[in-house]
Amino acid sequence: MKTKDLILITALNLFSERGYDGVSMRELAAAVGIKAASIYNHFSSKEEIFNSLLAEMQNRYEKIVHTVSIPTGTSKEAAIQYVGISEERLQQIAGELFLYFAKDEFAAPFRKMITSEQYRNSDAGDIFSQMFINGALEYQTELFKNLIEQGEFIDADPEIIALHFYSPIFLLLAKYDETREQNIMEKLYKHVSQFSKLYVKRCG
Amino acid sequence: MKTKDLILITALNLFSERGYDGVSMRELAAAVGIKAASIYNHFSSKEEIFNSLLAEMQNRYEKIVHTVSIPTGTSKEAAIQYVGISEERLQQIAGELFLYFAKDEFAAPFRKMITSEQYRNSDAGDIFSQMFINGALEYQTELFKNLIEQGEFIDADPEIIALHFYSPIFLLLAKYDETREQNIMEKLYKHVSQFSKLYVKRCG
DNA sequence: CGTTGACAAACTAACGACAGTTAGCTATAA
DNA sequence: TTATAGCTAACTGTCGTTAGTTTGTCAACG
Repeated sequence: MKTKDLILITALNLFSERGYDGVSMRELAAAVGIKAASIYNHFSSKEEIFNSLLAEMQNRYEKIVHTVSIPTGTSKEAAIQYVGISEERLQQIAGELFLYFAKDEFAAPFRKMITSEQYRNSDAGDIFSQMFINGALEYQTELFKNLIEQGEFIDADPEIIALHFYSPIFLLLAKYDETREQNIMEKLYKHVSQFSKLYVKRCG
Repeated sequence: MKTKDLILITALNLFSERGYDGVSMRELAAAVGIKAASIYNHFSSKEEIFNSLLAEMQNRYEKIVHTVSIPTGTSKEAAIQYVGISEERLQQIAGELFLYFAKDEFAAPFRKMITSEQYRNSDAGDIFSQMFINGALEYQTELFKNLIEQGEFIDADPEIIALHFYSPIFLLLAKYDETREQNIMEKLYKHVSQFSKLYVKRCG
């Protein structure tokens, strides 16, 4: 792996555990296997490493959004693919979203890092909000709005449905960081199953 | 206000905005209106200030738990007071919990601080989990279990009901940090209202 | 084929700034 | 008078960063 990428991934993992201010350039360099001064052959400052991590995550996130069912900003036509929504499809959406941010080698530590830095750095705060709060909710609100119009879902406030679908995923991610427990996927599954029971219209 | 308490509340607010490592003793002292060395007349180290904040929050939290309906660890007899649960009662529980951690002068910045420090400091991680994840869920699981047994709630997995009741509150707190929007209480209200429609048994 | 030049990326050494903390002095008030 | 709680000054260590140097790689050239 190129040194520059190695610096980035190492910094991400260190920042996610100890915070941006809790990691010195010397520690980062040692973890990479070089001296601190050598980092400056690849990045102009510590802050630039952090900013590169934000940019890298946004790149990866957009790519993921375009290939799977991870939520992004508003997107009307994306909802069309959910005609004839099934509990299995909802399970898939929730499962992919959860696993990506729980176990992906970049996304998982990034989520920890951005959670820790959200109040300190305003760029981090914006990304945290866009990626884990407002962006996710807005996308899913649009999705459920369409599903209601199509008669797939019971008639209720789509914003609240999105909140009821997404917020357990959000909380289970925080829970996963701490316990690493195995049966957390089972909890996720049960959540979606119950959500489906409550909101998806019985057909026939 | 005593200097010692002033140091604590000032440190809490600074830590919540910039993180523990992002605040120097000189900055803290300046915000209090004294010199850095004078802080050591009240605390033996920077770390001790942080630990005092953890202890202070735990004290306040226990007091709150004993007087209002904020969740704590398991508590069977507490559920008895919810016989004949109404939507208004659920609104009250959710509202009190939310407002305490969103606006209380100590609890609100503490929640930010502990969110930022949860991965860096294992004590902080434990308290975050106990106060905002597992503790809250365990208490409410017990509560809803009783409500099901008493026939107030539809028959469903009480862990999932607790997740469905609490996780939107958890997410809305994170959202509130960023937007400070006024209509967030309305969203909380709508969530509980919809939750109530879905889970509380229709009587008669 | 072997030498050279150029560039990337590592290194050592060091800079000034600032970190947490301590020692010792001073002033207020019980 | 004695304790409390402020102060100045300074210590040691680490911070992010820079300057200047060495090493390795590889293409171009005699």
